[in-house]
Amino acid sequence: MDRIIEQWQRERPDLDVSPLGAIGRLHRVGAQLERELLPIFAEEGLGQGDFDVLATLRRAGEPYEATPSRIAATSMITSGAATKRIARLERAGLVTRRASESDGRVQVIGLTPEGRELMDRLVERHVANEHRLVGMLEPADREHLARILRSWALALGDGEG
Amino acid sequence: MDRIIEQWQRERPDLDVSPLGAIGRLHRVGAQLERELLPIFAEEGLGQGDFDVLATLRRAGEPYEATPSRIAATSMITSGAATKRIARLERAGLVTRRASESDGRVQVIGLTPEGRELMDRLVERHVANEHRLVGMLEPADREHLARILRSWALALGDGEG
DNA sequence: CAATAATGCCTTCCTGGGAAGGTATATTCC
DNA sequence: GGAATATACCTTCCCAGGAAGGCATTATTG
Repeated sequence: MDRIIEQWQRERPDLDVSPLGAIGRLHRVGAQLERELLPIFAEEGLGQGDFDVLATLRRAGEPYEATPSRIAATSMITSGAATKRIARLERAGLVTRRASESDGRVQVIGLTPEGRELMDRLVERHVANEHRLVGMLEPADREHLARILRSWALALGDGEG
Repeated sequence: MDRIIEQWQRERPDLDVSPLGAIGRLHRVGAQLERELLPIFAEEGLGQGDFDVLATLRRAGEPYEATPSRIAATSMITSGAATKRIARLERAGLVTRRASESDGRVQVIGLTPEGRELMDRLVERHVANEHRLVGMLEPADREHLARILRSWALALGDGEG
C-alpha cells in the first residue's frame, strides 16, 4: 500500500490520496484474514456464509432459533442470499424450518442437534484461530483498533456493528 | 458486534471471545465501505475488480502497462480472475493486450486513451468519496488505524500491504 | 370493513471469482 | 544440449450472492 500511495502521489500530485492508506489496507487485511479463517470452516464442509448462519443461531441461545430476515440483517446479506444459505444448511441436516404460529409470513429456522454439536466444536477452533491472528498485534493496538472500528461502523450506519 | 460478543459470552463463558471484536468489526466495516464505494464505479459501468485493474495500470505511470501476473498479485486475486477482468476491460475498449517481446509467455496489458481518460476522471471522484468516508473518523484515529493495519498486514504476510 | 401499503420469504436470472487443470515458453541442472 | 521443473496465462466448471420481482400475509388507513 505504501508503494501504491507513492505511485498515486507521483501520478496525481493534485490529489490528496492519504485516505487510500486506511481504506486500502482495511480491504487487504480483511482479505488476508478471510483467507486464514476459511480453512477451518472448510474442514467441516462449510463456507463463511454457512458458518455465519449457524453462529447466529447458536449464540441466540435456547432454543437456537431465528427468522430468515433476522439472519439476513445480522449477516448483512440480501434476503435471497439468506434463503439460499438456509436451504443449503437444511440439505446438510444442520438446520430445520418451521412455520411461525404467530405470523403466517414467517419461517422459523432452528439448529438441529447435529448443527449444535458441529458449532460447539467449530467455534472453539475458530476462536482459537482468531486469537492467533489478533495475537499478531500489540495488545494496546487491539483495543485501539476495535474502538476505532466501532465508531466507524456506527458512523457508517451499521446498527449491529 | 457488542451484542454478538455478549451473546457468545453468555453461551460459551469458557471461551475468550474478545478477538471477535476486532475481526468481526473489520469485516463489517469493510462491507459497509465497499457498499459506499461501488456506486461511483457503477456509474461508469465498472465493478470493483475492473477499477482495481485500471487503477493498477494508471498509477504505474507511462506507458501505463502491466502484466496479468502483476495485476493478479497486486489485487490479491487468482490468475483466472485476472484473465477475466482483463478480457472484460478489453471488450469495453479500456485496455489492450500485446505479446511481450522479451518473454513469449507474457502478455502486456496497456491502458487505451479511453481507459486513461476514464480513470483520470474516476479517481478524482473516488478519492473524494474516500475522503468523505475517512472523514468520519477523528484525524488521530485515521493515522492510528493505518499504522495498526499496516503492521497487521505485514504480520499476515501481505508484501504489498 | 374494505382498500392500500408494508412485510417476509422465495424464485429466477446473472455475474464475479475460485479451483483445478491445460498448454506454451523459460530456466535449471546435469 | 536435453530432460525436468518452473512460470505465465488461459480455459472450464462450479458456486455464492446480488438485483429484481412475485406471492402470501399482515398492518394501516379511510
